[in-house]
Amino acid sequence: MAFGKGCHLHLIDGSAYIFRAYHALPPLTRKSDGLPIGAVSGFCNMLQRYIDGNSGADAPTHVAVVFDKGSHTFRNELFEDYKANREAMPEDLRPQIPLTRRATEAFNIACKEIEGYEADDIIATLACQAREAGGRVTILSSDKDLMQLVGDGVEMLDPMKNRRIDRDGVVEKFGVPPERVVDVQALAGDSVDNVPGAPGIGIKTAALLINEFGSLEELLDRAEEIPQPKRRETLTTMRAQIELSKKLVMLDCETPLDFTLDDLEVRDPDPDKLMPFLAEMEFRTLTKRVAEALGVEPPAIPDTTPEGANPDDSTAEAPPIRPEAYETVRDARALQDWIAQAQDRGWVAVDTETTGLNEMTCDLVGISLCVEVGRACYVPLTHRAAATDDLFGSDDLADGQMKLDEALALIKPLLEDPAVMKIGQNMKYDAKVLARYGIDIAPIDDTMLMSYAMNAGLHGHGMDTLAERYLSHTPIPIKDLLGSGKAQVTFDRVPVDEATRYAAEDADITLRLWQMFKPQLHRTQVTRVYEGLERPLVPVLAQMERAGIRVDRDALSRMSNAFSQKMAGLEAEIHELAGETFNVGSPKQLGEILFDKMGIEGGKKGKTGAYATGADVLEDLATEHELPRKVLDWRQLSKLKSTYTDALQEHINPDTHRVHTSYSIAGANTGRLASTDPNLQNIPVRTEEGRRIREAFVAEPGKVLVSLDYSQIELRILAHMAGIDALKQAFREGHDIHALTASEMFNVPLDQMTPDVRRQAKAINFGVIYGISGFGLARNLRIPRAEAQGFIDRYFERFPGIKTYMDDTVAFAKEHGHVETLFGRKIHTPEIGAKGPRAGFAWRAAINAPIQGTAADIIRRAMIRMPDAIDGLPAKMLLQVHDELLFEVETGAVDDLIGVARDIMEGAADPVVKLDVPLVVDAGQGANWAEAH
DNA sequence: CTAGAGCGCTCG
DNA sequence: GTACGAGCGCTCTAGC
Repeated sequence: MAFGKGCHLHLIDGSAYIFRAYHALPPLTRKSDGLPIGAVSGFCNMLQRYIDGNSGADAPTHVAVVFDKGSHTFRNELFEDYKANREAMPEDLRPQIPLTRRATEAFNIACKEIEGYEADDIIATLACQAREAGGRVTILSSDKDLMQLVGDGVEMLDPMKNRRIDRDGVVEKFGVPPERVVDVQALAGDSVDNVPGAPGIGIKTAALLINEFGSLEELLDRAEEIPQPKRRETLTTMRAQIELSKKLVMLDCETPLDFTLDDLEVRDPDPDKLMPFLAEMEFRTLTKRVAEALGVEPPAIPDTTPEGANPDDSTAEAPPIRPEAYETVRDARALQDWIAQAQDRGWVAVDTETTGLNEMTCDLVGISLCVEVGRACYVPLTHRAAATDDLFGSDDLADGQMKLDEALALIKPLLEDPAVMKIGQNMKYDAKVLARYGIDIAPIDDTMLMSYAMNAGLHGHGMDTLAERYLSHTPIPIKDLLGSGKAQVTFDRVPVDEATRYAAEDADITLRLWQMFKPQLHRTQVTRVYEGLERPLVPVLAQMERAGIRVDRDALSRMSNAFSQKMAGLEAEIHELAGETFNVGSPKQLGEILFDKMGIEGGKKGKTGAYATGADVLEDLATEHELPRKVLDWRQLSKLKSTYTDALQEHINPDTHRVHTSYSIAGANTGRLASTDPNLQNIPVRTEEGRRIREAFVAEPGKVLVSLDYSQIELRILAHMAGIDALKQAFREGHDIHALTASEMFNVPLDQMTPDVRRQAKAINFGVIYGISGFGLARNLRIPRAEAQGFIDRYFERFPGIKTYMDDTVAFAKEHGHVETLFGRKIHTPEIGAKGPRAGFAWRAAINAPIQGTAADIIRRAMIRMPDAIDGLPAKMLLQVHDELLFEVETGAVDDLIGVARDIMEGAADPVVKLDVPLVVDAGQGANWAEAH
């Protein structure tokens, strides 16, 4: 049948299907020879389901599966960096690509690709042709780039969510009709495809502008009319870039095709082609199912594995997420039933709901459980009754909830059952809350940490990000339940029905992510990192955070007052010098005073048009003028007061009288921890004034604080990793490494070393760890750039292994898309192929990451072993500051603690990595942190 | 009033 | 246009 009126064309985005299948499935291999076939299996299942689901009245008359071909397209001619951010195709996916083409042919569906064109362009061209011929088109894809084609008989169908997208759907997504989608995309850009767009303008703003002006061209022509100065400037100065972006996002409806619509007519599957292919792939279940559907005898597939226990192509698609289907558990019988199911299976996803984000002060409101994808429940415990009048909520508990004690008594054995894996997202939070209710949750798995182990550096690991990315699902936003700002309520004020949908959905999503991630851990070879460096840290950190550290509130308060007085004095002097009053805390106002009013030369404006007034700038000006020095002094006091003496007091827990930080395990890309609420990893130490803050961190009476820190750990790791014999030997012999470097570089004998020469060498040593550049070193040492470059050249000459290490590391990152620590932690470097200034950033980050990351791994290992090691001692581990561990210990046990903890720390690399340099740990003790450090 | 960007400063 | 990795308080702006 020739294509024309009454015909219905289906266009399937094959490349998207493949990636979807690959990421959704465990790394299946063909039993007979180990060929990876996970993606092919998923792809075939999708095709089979597609055929099954499209036999009714609205069946297509024509269909094609369309693929990308070649990585270089006409868009790269327009813009070299188009899609430059894309990660390389995984090794085990590459061989599956041609197999998916064969699969499509085997199903007797037209399979189309054109060298140098993206699937989207072929789809666009076919859709245009079909529309002109008077037919209807359905595009099966969830790619938003294709939305520009919608309208006039062209629809999209998101096969994952089974959702149709018509004109209205496009307006909902982009805020503009399909024909204006390219305009919005041109402005908003696309970080995934590396389309630049207009900086600072997202989809929302873009849609606003386009709707106001009618079209992109009109907008650019009349950009002067935009009231917001920043936007106006962006649109005027970035015009070329925006126009280029439009060319990049606009799909090409003129792709030269070597076939016609008529060639795409739907054909029945040919058993003689299809059955042999499925059998060759060794898809047992699918072969049987297809044979049944076609009414033929399934071919025999030899079973080459004796156990036959591995799943083959059992790739049942997960049921959709349906929050209305979750159950609210209101009595013991129902709860016992869920507990029994969890025990039968041996695992359960758990999530706790509380009245706040602070695990030390919030109250438990409810618990959700999920035992099977799509089947989850919520156990409300302390929800409040609905408000009785307009103003106040009731403090009474709502009806229809189990008693807290009763529910906890039932659920505690499950959460502590060593035979049942408890699965959560950010389990440290739940573990800390539950610990306050006497429940020691174990064993655990954590989807956030799985994601972090596999994909650090690639994307975020919060649940919303993961659900979006791996399940194509947007979870119910918490704001929908709690509101925001002043009107925000706590979770116990949320009606139980709503709470059930939200809370149980979280558990359901967590379970889905876990099932997806578990096999991927092996595939990406980070199981040892996850099981050895991430997961075991959860209970250790939970314990440290719950312990907290005592802080002397009165001391902070006194300091705060003293700082206030000094600041007031300085402020008056500053205003006097300036000849007017202004806000000293405003860099903008300060810049105008210095460079406009007072007319000081050399003011440099940054990208926002404001003068730079950072400490380095003011430091330079201070030699000529009086005011900058006073501002510097004022800023130091301001910082100490606001961030430390004042904010810290707010963090003292009223019950424990201690400060409890929270460590994020998946915060820093390199494997370092990050401390928040408050950050106790940046308490001042470098200046005398600042150290007084540290004096306020004290031990309980009868106890002392003990600090142990690694000496020069990153330089030692660099010496080992880069294999620098001279440095390794110096560390083995306990020499002053900076002095030795200086001696080597400047030919100064060690006994004639001056502090200044040593200081320069020290800066170079640090620079190397950070991925040195002439510019950076010059700025740090305040010397001319050429001189700094001379130092670097000499350094590389003297230690050629360093240069080799740096080059090799960058090359590794370019080849693999990530770098690794000595313990196998992967840190992804998606920007490594970037061009322009971003390249420098990416290179330096790649050079630094293995060093910083290995140091982070080492102290993690020490921390994980520490609780058992100090078990018999009256000591607690309180804080970690990257290379330092702080303990609180009874006075009589200090020496024992130092002995034990030092052994653990110095031996923390063993036995996995044999370092060529010793790890050395320095120890100190005192009544407060300043003394101990 | 609130959210977010940018600046500046603290630490390892 | 630049040293690597973090968090947080303040000011300022845009938008509800």
